[in-house]
Amino acid sequence: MWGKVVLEALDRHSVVPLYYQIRRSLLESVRSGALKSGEMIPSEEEISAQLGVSRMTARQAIKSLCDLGVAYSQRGKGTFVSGIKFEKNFRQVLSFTEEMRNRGWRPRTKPLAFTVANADAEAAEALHLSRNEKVISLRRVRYANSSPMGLEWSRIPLRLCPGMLEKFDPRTSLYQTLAEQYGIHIVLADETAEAGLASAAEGRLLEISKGSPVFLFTRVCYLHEGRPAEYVRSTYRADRYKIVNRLTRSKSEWRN
Amino acid sequence: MWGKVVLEALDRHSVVPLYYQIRRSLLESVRSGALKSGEMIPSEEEISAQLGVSRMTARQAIKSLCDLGVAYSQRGKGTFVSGIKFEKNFRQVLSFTEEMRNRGWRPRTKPLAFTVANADAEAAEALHLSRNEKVISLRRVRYANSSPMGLEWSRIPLRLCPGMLEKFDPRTSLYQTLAEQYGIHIVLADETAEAGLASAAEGRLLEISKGSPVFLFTRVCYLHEGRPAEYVRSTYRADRYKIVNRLTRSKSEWRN
DNA sequence: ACCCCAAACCTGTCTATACAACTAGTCTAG
DNA sequence: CTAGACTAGTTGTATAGACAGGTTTGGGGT
Repeated sequence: MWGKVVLEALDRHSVVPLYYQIRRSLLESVRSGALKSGEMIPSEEEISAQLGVSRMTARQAIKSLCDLGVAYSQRGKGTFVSGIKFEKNFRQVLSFTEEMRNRGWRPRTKPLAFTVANADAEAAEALHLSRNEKVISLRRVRYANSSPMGLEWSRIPLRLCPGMLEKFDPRTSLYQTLAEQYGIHIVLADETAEAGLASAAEGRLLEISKGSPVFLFTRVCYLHEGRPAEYVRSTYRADRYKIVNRLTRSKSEWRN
Repeated sequence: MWGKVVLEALDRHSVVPLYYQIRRSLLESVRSGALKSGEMIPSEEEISAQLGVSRMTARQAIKSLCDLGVAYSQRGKGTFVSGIKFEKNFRQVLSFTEEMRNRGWRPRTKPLAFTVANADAEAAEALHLSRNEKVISLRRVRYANSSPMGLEWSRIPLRLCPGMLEKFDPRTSLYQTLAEQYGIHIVLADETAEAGLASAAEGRLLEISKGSPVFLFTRVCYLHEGRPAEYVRSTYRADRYKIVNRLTRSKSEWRN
């Protein structure tokens, strides 16, 4: 009766929106292999008829698949499963803890210093603070499965998280504490990466020889309104770390 | 009569969709400073009344602004201009030529080798080719304002661009030729960056000493259906190059 | 002075419908 | 056999209206 794909029945009483249920069902079809790369997704009309929803609702589900990069639409032809596999969500701000867990490694942290201090020049500029404004300063060594990966130096305006010094255990996840204790949710970050050589002090902490290649990251994290919330400078072992990026070549410019 | 922002009148006979005209008008207000960071964009209802379009059309315009990252919506409150400045489109696949021109530098290229060859193991895997399939192999040194920036080694399946060896001048832009001569448009790339040290041979070509820090990039470029079209391995001077990234922390996971 | 509730306002979701524009294939007239 | 017209299928754009669910504000009662 229907085309190749049979969609899951909808739960009309659920709090989960219909378009989201449809999206989930389609994603499951892609994941399971029922819908393969390059194959056509059920058309808006077919989804609409099969599930008894309006075409606009079906359309919304399909649109969200395209936004994810899982599919692409061609006018007059249909919507097709993109050939690109998403092993993980690219270009996500992940805390070290989250990143290691995603890869199945056991994250560990050794705090070097955890204090309230005046903002240094770099941090003050990145966070739009005056020089005498207080920040939480946190220096840590990060380990994966007991071997050192990198050094991190975070600075967070004290104004955003009063009492942090007492409430936070510097061996645990910073982002989780910010979210749970202060309702601070980081949604965006600008990061620059440079390649450099380990200094003697860095080498000692990272258990590599001086002059070994390292990544130098500088990251500014923002809240949803664009307010800067964290400035991080970090040094990572190049033999244990690499940067993975997905780049798009968009036709949609946003000015003129 | 209306709120703070007066929108441009619509041209109902234009081929440009209404929602796109509205989007353009709102973007112009942001660009000109009429709408500042954190300020509220006219509500769907107001746009709808002011321009005489349906609410869904106004909504579509606002949605597209949010997709661009220029604004964010909050249920029950409104839609607000994001505080984040987009100096440039982040995370775009740019050719070396385009990238240098964007920064106001003069790109120059010295070809080292430009041949048809059997796919090497790395390229064959990345491009999903058999080992005996022919590829265009192109090695170049890239300069900005006469000083060397990096080495690139591109491989492209010959099947995609027959006659490339005769048609392409290896001192010019590869992507431009692919687009103009063959209608090949790269829309996506996966890139990994590692940090390493320059070998003696690399040092000679890049005019740095052996052991200097360098970036090692590996890039696979894809066409819109997900077919891989180019495999590039490149080495860039770390003192002249850094990676800039914008990361998001999305709440929309795409499996379960 | 304080608290609670209603009203106003906003975005999120959903329906039903219409027409435009594009694709791919079929049929027909020459 | 070919060029062109036609058709069925698909996405793109647009309208009008409805209700749900969240935020903010201000008024009224205690």
